[in-house]
Amino acid sequence: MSVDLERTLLGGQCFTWRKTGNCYSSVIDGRVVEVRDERDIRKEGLEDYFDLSFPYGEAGRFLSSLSPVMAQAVASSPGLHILRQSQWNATLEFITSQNNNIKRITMLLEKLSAYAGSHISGRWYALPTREQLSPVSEHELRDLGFGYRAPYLVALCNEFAPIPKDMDTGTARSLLMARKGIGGKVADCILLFSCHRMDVFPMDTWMKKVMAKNFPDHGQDRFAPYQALAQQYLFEAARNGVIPC
DNA sequence: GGCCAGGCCCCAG
DNA sequence: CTGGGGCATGGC
Repeated sequence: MSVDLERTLLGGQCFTWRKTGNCYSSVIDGRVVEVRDERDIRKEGLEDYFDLSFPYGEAGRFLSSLSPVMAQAVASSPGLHILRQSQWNATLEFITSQNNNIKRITMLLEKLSAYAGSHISGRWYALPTREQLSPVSEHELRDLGFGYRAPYLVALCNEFAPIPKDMDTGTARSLLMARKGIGGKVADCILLFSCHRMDVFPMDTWMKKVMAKNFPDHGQDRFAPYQALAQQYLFEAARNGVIPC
């Protein structure tokens, strides 16, 4: 099964991709990349970023066997992958995401990139690095439209420390949540989209409704060891009206 | 014009 | 530990 670029890149995992015709573009590691299909992924050297080696087929079959609703969700997004972003970028993105919608998250990060990030080419700017964001004040961030998230980003510049690869998920989650503006949901998104932790279950407003409606008697543990993947399939299916919520 | 958005902080019980 | 109000802003 080939990668579903639309759902993987524009479904709320990452907020820096843009679509022009059938071409998806973003800035990754300081350069503009353009992707139309899996051949482009390989040509750009993005096999790891797009997580091409993970056994999505096998995991999907396992999840589908657990319940009809889950089977429906999996079947509706067969090419959905989990991106492997940098921890810094994911943290920046998901602090911005709180109580916010995908369109506005995208717009805010674009403004921040143009304001403090490196200019790459044309209209393309990279998200600011920690060093580039550090001198930006809370006031400037509020002017850009970040609202009450502004002080969280200021604090992040002082507190950021990458999660070690071998740290267990529970410890890592607590570490993340010790930072200002990072609660359980944002921590889970960071752990999933930059550390590829399959044992998290980001619970946003959509997922609360999905679980109450479809799995009132079950917790996320039912989906182990692929809780995070289950969550992604359900999230996509709910937003696309494939399953009730 | 009110509700909602990939929520979190803080405080009261 | 749990519940609920407040918080910035713009899309719909």
